[in-house]
Amino acid sequence: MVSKDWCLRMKVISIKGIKTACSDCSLTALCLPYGLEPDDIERLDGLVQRNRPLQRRQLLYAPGEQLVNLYVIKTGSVKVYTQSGGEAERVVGFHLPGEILGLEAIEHEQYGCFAKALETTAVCELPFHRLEELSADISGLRHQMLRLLSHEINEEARLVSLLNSGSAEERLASFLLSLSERFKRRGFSATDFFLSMSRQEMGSYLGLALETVSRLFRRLQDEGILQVERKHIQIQNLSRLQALLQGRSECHAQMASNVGL
Amino acid sequence: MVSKDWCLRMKVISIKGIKTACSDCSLTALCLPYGLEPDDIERLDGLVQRNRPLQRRQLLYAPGEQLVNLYVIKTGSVKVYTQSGGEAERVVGFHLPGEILGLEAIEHEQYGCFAKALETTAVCELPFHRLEELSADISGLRHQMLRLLSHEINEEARLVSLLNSGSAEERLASFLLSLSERFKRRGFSATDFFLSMSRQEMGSYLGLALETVSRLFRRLQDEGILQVERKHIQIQNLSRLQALLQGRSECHAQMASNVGL
DNA sequence: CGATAATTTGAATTAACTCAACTGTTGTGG
DNA sequence: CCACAACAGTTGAGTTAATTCAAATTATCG
Repeated sequence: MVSKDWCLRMKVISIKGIKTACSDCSLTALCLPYGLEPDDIERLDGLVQRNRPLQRRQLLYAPGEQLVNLYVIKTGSVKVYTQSGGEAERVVGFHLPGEILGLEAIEHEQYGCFAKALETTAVCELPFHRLEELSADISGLRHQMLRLLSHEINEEARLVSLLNSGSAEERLASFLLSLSERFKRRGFSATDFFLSMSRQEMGSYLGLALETVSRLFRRLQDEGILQVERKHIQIQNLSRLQALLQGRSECHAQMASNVGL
Repeated sequence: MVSKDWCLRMKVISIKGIKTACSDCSLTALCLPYGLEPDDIERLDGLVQRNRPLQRRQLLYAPGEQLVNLYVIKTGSVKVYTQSGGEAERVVGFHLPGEILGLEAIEHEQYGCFAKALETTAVCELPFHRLEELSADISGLRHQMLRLLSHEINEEARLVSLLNSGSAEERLASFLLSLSERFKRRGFSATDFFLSMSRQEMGSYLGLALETVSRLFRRLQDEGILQVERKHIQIQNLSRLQALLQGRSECHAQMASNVGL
């Protein structure tokens, strides 16, 4: 089946990528080393740990644990979520290769969410305190760290704006376009990709019932905008998908105009 | 009327507070100087600009403007919002004394939202680039900047979680409790305060129609939880208000247990 | 292969919205 | 300083988008 091909592809990439130094990593331009001098990248590289990949459903961290590392995803994907007292989990974000995890833990020096691998996932571990020490010497690193945190703030502000005034359709369209953009920047297809999360998880992230997500996929397919086969998504009409967002698009345009991050 | 008393009170505070140095400022523990050595606070103080207060409805910054300053509110309050192409504005946040504004601008070196004074408001201006320079020397300042950005991320994550799975009632309760907490930490009453924003603005922030906000105030008053008179709110039964949040409370508990920020 | 989990689809329900009318408040200019 | 216009808030009635509950279908995993 199609999803087997996909898993296979992922595995190949991750094996290839695990031990790559920052200087050789294809994600450098999206990641912490962005804008640093080669010498400084070398120093940064010196503190990066690269362990064996996480298996699907393995936790990267959990709430209450002491902040030790920030993590950058090399391959695979991770969901970040909260869960309190037997309640259903609430997904706060999905992270793709090149994206950094754990920034929310800086405030209280402990993680505030669960981070769980959605598939086999390789990460770089960045010991936070050593990173802070290193940033004393490297102004570019200081700046990039602030930029990354600021980026996270902007991403969440965009989500807030979407959640508090977007219809279900707008929310799903925005989500798919966000994924599309992010895949594209990482050199994958912007119009043909696999979702690593369930309908349930998408719904939780977008504030929708899983049934609503399912119905929306069906509707967008019937309208000829998407081709959906389970987790395999093909965007057949990108501009019509973008049109569903209407006045919200300026935000995307602004982001797209910036290469960094 | 009551609201005139309020305006008067605000004015007195702001006149008193405008020229206070960081070292003498009652907000120090909530603000950027938190955790810094007296000498370092002095150096930080040296780059802070304190101009005449903003009048109600005056803009602090607008989208597209070059990032120059971060701002800390001394007195008054500010709403941060986006607005695209004739559409209704979308409120992204409200800021009270001691809170920092403009962090979202770091990513692209330009502001991404409007920031507008909801009442007469005094702010400290922190030239961002000089702040970055200063942070090269002061490790505590570097750390505190990261903490502040991380705090913002956590606040927004909390809002996201609220918006995508909370009822209208939970949203309003959470909003009022958040205000209550913040007022309390600043030495104001936790149970008797004035809202500086309209029902419309609250609704926009919480993803609710203004009529819904109005009806909820009425309902919470009828239930004996609140006393509402226009913008004057008195919380008559704090624990019942908290109970409306149910499983969401652990988040508040965690925050309350931390003194800093 | 059988069991468990994920997804799809339908039908009924509902929380919140929109539209509309009315009231109270605030600010402004004559 | 008052009158009036513009604005902010309240309340009611009808509508609707998305939910919940239920059932059938299709994957996935041991």
